[in-house]
Amino acid sequence: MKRNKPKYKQIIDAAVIVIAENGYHQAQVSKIAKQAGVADGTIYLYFENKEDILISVFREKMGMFVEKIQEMIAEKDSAVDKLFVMVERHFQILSEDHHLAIVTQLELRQSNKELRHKINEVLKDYSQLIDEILLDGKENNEFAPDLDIRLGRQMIFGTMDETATSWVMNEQKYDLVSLAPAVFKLMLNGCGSRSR
Amino acid sequence: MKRNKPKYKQIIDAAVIVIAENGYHQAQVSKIAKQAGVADGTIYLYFENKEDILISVFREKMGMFVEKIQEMIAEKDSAVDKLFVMVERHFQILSEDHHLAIVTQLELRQSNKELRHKINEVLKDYSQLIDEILLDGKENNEFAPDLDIRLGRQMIFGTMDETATSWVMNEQKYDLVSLAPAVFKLMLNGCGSRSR
Amino acid sequence: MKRNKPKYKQIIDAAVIVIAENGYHQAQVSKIAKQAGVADGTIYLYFENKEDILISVFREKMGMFVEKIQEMIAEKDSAVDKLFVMVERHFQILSEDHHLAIVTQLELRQSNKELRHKINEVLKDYSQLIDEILLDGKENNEFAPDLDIRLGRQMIFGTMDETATSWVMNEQKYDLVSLAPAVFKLMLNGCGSRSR
Amino acid sequence: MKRNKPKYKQIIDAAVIVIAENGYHQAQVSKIAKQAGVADGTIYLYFENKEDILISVFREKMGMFVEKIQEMIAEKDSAVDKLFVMVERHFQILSEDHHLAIVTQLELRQSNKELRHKINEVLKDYSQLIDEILLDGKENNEFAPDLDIRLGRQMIFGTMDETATSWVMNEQKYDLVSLAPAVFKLMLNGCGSRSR
DNA sequence: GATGAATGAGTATTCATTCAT
DNA sequence: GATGAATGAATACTCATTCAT
Repeated sequence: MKRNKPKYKQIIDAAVIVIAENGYHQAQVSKIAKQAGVADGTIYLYFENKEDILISVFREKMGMFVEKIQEMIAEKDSAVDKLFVMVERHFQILSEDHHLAIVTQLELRQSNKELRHKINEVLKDYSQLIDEILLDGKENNEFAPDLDIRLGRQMIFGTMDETATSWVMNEQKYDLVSLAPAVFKLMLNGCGSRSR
Repeated sequence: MKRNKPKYKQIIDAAVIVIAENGYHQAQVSKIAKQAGVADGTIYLYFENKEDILISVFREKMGMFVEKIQEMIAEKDSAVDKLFVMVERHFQILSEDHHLAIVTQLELRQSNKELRHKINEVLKDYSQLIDEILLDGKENNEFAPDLDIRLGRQMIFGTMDETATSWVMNEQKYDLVSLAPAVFKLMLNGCGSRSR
Repeated sequence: MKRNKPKYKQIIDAAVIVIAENGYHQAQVSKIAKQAGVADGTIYLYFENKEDILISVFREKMGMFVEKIQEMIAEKDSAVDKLFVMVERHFQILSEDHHLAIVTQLELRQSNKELRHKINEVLKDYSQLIDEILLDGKENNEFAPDLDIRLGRQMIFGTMDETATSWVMNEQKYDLVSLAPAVFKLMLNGCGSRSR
Repeated sequence: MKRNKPKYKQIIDAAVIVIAENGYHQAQVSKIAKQAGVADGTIYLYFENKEDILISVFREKMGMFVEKIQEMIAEKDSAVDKLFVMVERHFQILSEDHHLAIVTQLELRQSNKELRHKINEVLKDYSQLIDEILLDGKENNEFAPDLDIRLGRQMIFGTMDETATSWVMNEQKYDLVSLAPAVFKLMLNGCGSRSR
């Protein structure tokens, strides 16, 4: 299995650095190879083509993302606690790897539709995680009984994503993790109490 | 002023069609020129370069966006009503122009960081609109007194954007406008009532 | 019609020179462009791709070949005279353009099967010319009544081709045209008179 | 001597199969190694480089060619009989090995000038064989006394070669061997009796 | 103002060959 | 002898932009 060989991960990590530092469109294969300390041709022993490198970056890193968050969540009992942990971990992981934050929030979005569809496949695991929390919360009466799961997930994901992207576009000038409680509160209670 | 000449708008509209139908990376200047019924060189009498076309597409269309929404909002008194109208109009405008929806939600996101920063400039008008509603609502005690304006705006924008993008990626199969009330409710009340 | 524009012929002629002087596999598009005095991109305004250049070289030059020979033949009455003129002209045209001789006899043969099939299409005109002479000669009792047209054509073409190729591979050291009468005699009478 | 070791012949035979089935330009060393059941590197224990494989293919196979024909010819007394046997055997050997026919008539011709010169070296043995028959025939008054040996050889070889190549390009649809008598007759008597 | 022919910089990928094991 | 992972040079083609007419 190629994915377990050291050079596979070496190239993935090199790709994250090169994309973060040069931008998506200036991340030539030869630059990635140089950063990884291998020959250009070696790349193609581990990846089909350039797109395969990019989708693999996303798969590996986002996989780790979901995995880490799943572990943390498992320890919590209530859906509300799980949701908070998710937001906090999400922000924390991005905060801990500035390169990764740039790559996932800005650079990989420049990929074409085809690649974006593949990225969406990877994101489905994350979506499921959110959906499970929401379902859980509805059953426990932690969340509103008429909560639309899909819309709820889009609100949660959209809010986290927009918050993270703004933070990256502002050059990560402020502390993202410390925003977690307020963001969480918005997800739980919205802007105000008056309903329609 | 070039922006008022007929060929200017002609080229903008051609760009929207070409990008929607061919995708961002297959939207060559020559294709846009052909669609607009002008020669390649003519494009450069009205636009600095290709990026200028794209940013102009966004500016013109999003300008119209903000303008229309502003008009509708002005008629409403409460911040809550304004917010609802905003969400509904946002979804309605995208629903009414499928090409525009594809271009703004999917294709223009593939642009590079520099162009995205310029797009963000254009979006500032929209951000201000949201901020005004939120400030208004805080003063009127319609929204929570400790509401963080920036985060609130990111929640609102992120939720609308994610909802709209999902709809486009699902090939606009369902009715987006009818989701407005539920999305609005999420913004106002979140997923549930239990606070931390 | 692009084939009538001056740059079209300019590029064709440049290709012949570059291929003859550098060999088929060292005839890069950029070299042909430089030789033709145009930019690399200009090539693609007149030709689909590299293969299109090569097939066009063959089509244009071989077309001229067949045309010239047809003119000369038309003036002759007997099939035997026509055959002699054909051999002589064939050798003469190659002798007059050393570059062309190298390209058609050696370099273009290195092309892949697909291109070679297209080249064969071009050669069909030449085959027809030979077939007409042979049919003519059979009817006039100039040639053997049991002559197989296809085999006769292959003998004539194979002999001319092998003779010309040998001459090119020997660096055109001797006079090809002066071999025409002897080659012609071989075609007409073979090696000797004793039949089986 | 490496040529006598089993893997040497194993690789040669693998090369013929791979070239015939994939074409000259798709016959990578790694494919030949796989077909031969050895590692890529092993190839280089038996051959200098890829060109050496190809020239060896030609040398081995064409050597067998000349050898077989020489044996058959030795049994005949007259030059005319020898010539006929040569044509018939030539066609028969190609007919019996379709892969070899494709490789020698089509694929190996795509090699570059340098390799073709080396192939010509190999063909010299064949040329000598033909020359001996022709000289023999002139001395015995079987052939015309003014027969030019070189041209005669080119006519004979060119005719056989063109006939064989046409047969291969027509996907070996008809029986090549049965053409031998008519081809032979053309070599001996040409198209007709009228001389110049 | 309008045209469109011409420009030329920039890059993913293949595959013969090597050499440490 | 045998292996096969690693190497790295080499090249066709696109398309935003210009400028002579």
